[in-house]
Amino acid sequence: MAVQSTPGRRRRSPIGAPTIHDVAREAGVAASTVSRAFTNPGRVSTRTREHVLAVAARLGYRPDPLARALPSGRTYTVALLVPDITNPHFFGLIRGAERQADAANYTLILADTEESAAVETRHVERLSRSVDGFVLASSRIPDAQVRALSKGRLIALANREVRDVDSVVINQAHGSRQIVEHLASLGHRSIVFLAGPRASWAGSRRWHALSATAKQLGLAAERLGPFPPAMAGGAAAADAAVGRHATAVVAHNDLLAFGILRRLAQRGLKVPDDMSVVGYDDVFGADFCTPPLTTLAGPIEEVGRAAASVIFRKLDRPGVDAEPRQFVLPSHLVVRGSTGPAPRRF
Amino acid sequence: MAVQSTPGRRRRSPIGAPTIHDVAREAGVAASTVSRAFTNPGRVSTRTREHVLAVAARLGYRPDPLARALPSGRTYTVALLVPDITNPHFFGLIRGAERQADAANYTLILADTEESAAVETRHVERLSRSVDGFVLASSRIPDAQVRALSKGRLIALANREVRDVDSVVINQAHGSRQIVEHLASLGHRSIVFLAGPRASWAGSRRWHALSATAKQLGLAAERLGPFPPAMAGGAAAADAAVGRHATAVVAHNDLLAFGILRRLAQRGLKVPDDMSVVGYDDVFGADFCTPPLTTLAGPIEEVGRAAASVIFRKLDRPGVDAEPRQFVLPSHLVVRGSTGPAPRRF
DNA sequence: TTGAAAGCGCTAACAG
DNA sequence: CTGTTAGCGCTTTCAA
Repeated sequence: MAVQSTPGRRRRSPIGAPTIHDVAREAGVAASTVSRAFTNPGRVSTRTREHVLAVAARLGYRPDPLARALPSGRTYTVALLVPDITNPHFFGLIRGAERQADAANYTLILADTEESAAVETRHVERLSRSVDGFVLASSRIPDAQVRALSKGRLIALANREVRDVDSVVINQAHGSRQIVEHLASLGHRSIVFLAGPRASWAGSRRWHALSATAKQLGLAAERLGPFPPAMAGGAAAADAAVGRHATAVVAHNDLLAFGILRRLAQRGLKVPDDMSVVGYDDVFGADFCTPPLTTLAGPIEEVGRAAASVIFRKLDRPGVDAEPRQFVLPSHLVVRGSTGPAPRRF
Repeated sequence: MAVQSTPGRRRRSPIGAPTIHDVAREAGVAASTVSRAFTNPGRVSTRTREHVLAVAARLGYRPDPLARALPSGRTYTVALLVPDITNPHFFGLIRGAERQADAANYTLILADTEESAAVETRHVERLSRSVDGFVLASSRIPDAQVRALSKGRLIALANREVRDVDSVVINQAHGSRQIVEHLASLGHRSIVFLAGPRASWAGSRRWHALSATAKQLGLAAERLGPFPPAMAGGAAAADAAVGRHATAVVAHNDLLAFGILRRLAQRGLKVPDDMSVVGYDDVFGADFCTPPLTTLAGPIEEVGRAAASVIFRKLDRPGVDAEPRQFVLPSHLVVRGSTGPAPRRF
């Protein structure tokens, strides 16, 4: 009669952890009561609940998240996908998401998509059953496909905007405008944008705002690339810029800018005397490279935190805030030593 | 009679994904046969298997990892715990573990332990039921407790050795010896070690080897600290070193070294003319800070990969390789601009 | 080789 | 307020 947990079958997990049935038997109540004591404390008498909890504590019972997830479909896990784990730009984002997850009692799964939309999609599909939602950082997946994936899935975008999908981004337009104004005020008459991946939403936003502002201020603007958004891409990018006799270059991101600085130094060109260099992201290292990098900074940890929050909020009170929201966080230009007056060349 | 998947209960996951029963009904076989077709192909006739697989593909059936995990206890997930996600030292390690997990078809969970043994332990306990094993990177948990945790759990250590527990480390002793020899050959008569967290195994190994080699070579060696192993710790560390009239300092890690370089520059001291500085890890930035940092490099991505592999191997063929193994990977000194001849001070 | 049935640990109607 | 009873989707004996 007693709901004995029949052996004859291996127990899961570290050496026979006690189950809800063990607690029930020991406490002299039904298993469902134990369950309720944990998940629905209001629906159990105070006495019983305390008794059950005490017994559970004595036995060292801990609910199995897997078993809990099976009937409900809720895993209390979210996945964070980033294009390149080793790009310091994502460190802050990862940490922000991680902290938020921790605070909300969720577990974070991290995956590297290697700058590939296909890998990213594969991960989303593979993980769909195991997580409650996704944060896609700097997703490389085309708009329509992102929208498709977000049907029937909880997806929040970081560093990317797609209609009808929740997102958190740093204001690229405003920041890019600041960059051009800064360069213009230093007397530069033209800028060269050294582009990153074609699929980068931030990249195309940057170029868009850069060229628009340049036109407005009467500067010439040219885009070269694409270049890999990593230090290794810097050599080709720098050489291309030198070939165009650029006096000021704006790199897709700081990593590329670092590579550019290195290449220019190798070629004996002085920054900023011969050429000014600007980056995006203000990553680790931007303040101690040579010369320190002028770059567009933004609250990247906040981006991670906010994007994760969107997911948790929707999960924890469904219905409320159903409308997709697009958050735009402010950016600001950090002027350091890599930009200076335009050389009098002509 | 047909094993209809009764509604009246919400289906889990994105809009009613097909289950094993749907496939079974459609294929005219039992659910168990479908299961076998996927997990035990040898125990089903080729004909049936192919038929089942075809039907499954047509229906878009994908096994639910959660449901699969419940009976078996195998989640195909491992957790990686690091003390500080934003320390670039761990980037390579994370990537290595991630890649290995991906290749072995495991999912990686990442958690930040904030340099705290308590947080680390909490994470291990909280995640125990949801993962098949753990990689603890630079664990701050005391030896005895690590051994205790590893009972009944699969744990591999990275950057840390504990008796009876699998581990992968970079050779600290050899590397530290190289550092002292390098410094001695430059004419330094004494070294100051600027220590990191007391709980850091690598840190104590470093100091141990450093001081031993110093004694051997007739150099004085002194240890100051602890300092936080981040750039922010550098100011105090640098000041302490200056107070001791050090000509050569060895920092707990590169992050601390970066902070020291910055502080020394602020104080108007020249590196390496007034003081030589050495770091550990060869992290991102070490080659482009000012001056570029002399540091002990190691195959950190390999550490992550190997530590993860230990787990996967034990999981995938239990019994084999049951004995704990300690891997020691080679390190090598990268000499850059931050070390130079000892100043003739006295 | 295949099917039926039991059950992993937990939650959630449904009675009482 | 609490116990009984079905499952969640899958795996795995046990028979046939």
